[in-house]
Amino acid sequence: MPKPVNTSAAPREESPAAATGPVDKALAVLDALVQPDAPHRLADLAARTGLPKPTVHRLLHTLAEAGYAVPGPGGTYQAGPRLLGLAATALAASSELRLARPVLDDLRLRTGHLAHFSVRDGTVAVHVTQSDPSSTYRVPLAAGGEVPLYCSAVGWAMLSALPPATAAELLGADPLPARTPRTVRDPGAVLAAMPAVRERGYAVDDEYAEQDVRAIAAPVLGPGDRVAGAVGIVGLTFTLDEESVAVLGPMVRAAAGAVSASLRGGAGALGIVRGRR
Amino acid sequence: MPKPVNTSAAPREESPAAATGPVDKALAVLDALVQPDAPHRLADLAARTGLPKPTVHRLLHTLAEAGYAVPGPGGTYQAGPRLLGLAATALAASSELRLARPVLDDLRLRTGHLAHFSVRDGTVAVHVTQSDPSSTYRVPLAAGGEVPLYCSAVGWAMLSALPPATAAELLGADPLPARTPRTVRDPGAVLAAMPAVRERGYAVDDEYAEQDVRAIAAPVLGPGDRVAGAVGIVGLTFTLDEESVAVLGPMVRAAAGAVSASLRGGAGALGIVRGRR
DNA sequence: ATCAACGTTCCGTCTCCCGGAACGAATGCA
DNA sequence: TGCATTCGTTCCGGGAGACGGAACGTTGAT
Repeated sequence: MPKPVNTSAAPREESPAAATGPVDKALAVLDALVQPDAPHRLADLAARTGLPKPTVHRLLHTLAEAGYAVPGPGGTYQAGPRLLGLAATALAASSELRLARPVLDDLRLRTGHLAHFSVRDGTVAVHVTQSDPSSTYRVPLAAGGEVPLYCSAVGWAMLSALPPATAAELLGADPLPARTPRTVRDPGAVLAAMPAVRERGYAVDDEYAEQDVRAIAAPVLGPGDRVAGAVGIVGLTFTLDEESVAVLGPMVRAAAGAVSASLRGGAGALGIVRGRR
Repeated sequence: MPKPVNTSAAPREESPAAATGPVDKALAVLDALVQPDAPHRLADLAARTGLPKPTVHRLLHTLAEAGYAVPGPGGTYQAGPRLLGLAATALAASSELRLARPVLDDLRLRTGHLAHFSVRDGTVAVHVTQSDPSSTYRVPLAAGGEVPLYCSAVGWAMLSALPPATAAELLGADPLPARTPRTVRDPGAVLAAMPAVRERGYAVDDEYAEQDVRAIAAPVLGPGDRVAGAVGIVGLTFTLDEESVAVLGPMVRAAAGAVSASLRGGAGALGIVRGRR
């Protein structure tokens, strides 16, 4: 039996920074609403967000009135049509994603591995879109999932493209939690590996985050060398083996370079556009 | 003095129901943030949402602190990583979408036309996901886009599956705006067409919404005959011509039926699940 | 029959949301 | 180069409405 490792991310405990204003609380509820185990019950949403039950109830009412939540039978709630529309618009409108999509498909076809694009959110990488291979082996990576920067290929790729001071700040000074025996736990060691990553142009995650999973990633740079995200491929170690890394690495680097070039050339996100509108 | 009409061409007055609470306003800002013309300037967001400038500024600050917005150079803003993550999670978690995706791909391959899935949001249909053909002809349908129910195939499909009283309420009593010379403007006429749609199992939009565009759609029903959305194909009239409708219609109907069946059988969205997490 | 847990409503307190006015900076025009 | 807009941003006093503990009716399990 192939173990269905679907650990998209940690159970995602409620935000360490407690939501203070009504907007933050509403965002927390929205975040809980889109979790995969719909439909959601009020008590579960309250527990997940860490908010009092009446507060969640009132927020859900507001969200439902606006079409962002939909009440189901038995007092349950799930994502509403406006939320789905918002999501679809957001993913369709992002220039990074629009440009990355065809590149990911091409990369997936040429490598045979799952290709994905991730962006940085604080100290974690969020997987925003991906191109799934029709493989029989399930790779533990889901859209919307999160992985810490310090133990992922996309994380290392983005860290390598950031100013060293910023990277050091994101890594912190304390030893990092071990996810597998191979996890690099010393922030200094991660930083020390960055020059090599920069020189090669791609980063390799050798079972840092999960057993039997290897990944390769390269940074995507927008206008002004802003780090827009990272392109990567993920595979099980016996499929994505050590010898193939030397072949696949440059392909990933080239894919990320293609997205970067489109980002700069095509639609400059920088405020240099002079023309009207 | 030459009147400097440099404001956006379409005045496009905003929310019919003015945003009252802070949550509604924040949602309006989010909605404006994901529009395709990023990066957005504060004044544009204020104009689009109809909110005062300082209010938008404060909300953007809150959203930025939470990672849902990102300030760019020159005081611009765009969708932040949390928002992209939320969007990716929402689309990946929705059972309708997860089930519809492969069906849409299959439908697209077999018909050669753009296949899409839409849900109802009040009196409009929102296109949530789609499977694009590699056609040279651009069909005017974008993810996140909206079309009124009364003049679209997906709209008619969903109306046909709703209780007639509900459908009548959604259509209203007044004559509907004409989008093309062929638009059916009489709510009564639309209602009168529903029985035929129900019998055939699919609806046809014959240039009701846009010149030279034809569409076919069928309703998707969830547990308890709840209208979950509609599956449809869209094409230019000279590609998706009248003769092919009789052939393509049943294919669309079958595709929608497949999604409906999966929705009921696979993951019951009904609150019958008893098991503890 | 008993009990626990859930969704929902109520309401007094007081937080913090609100947006007009004002200011410095950047840009377009003459 | 100088002027006129328009932008993003900050300030602040008034008051709208968010807040959540307590309570209630109901449901499902024991």
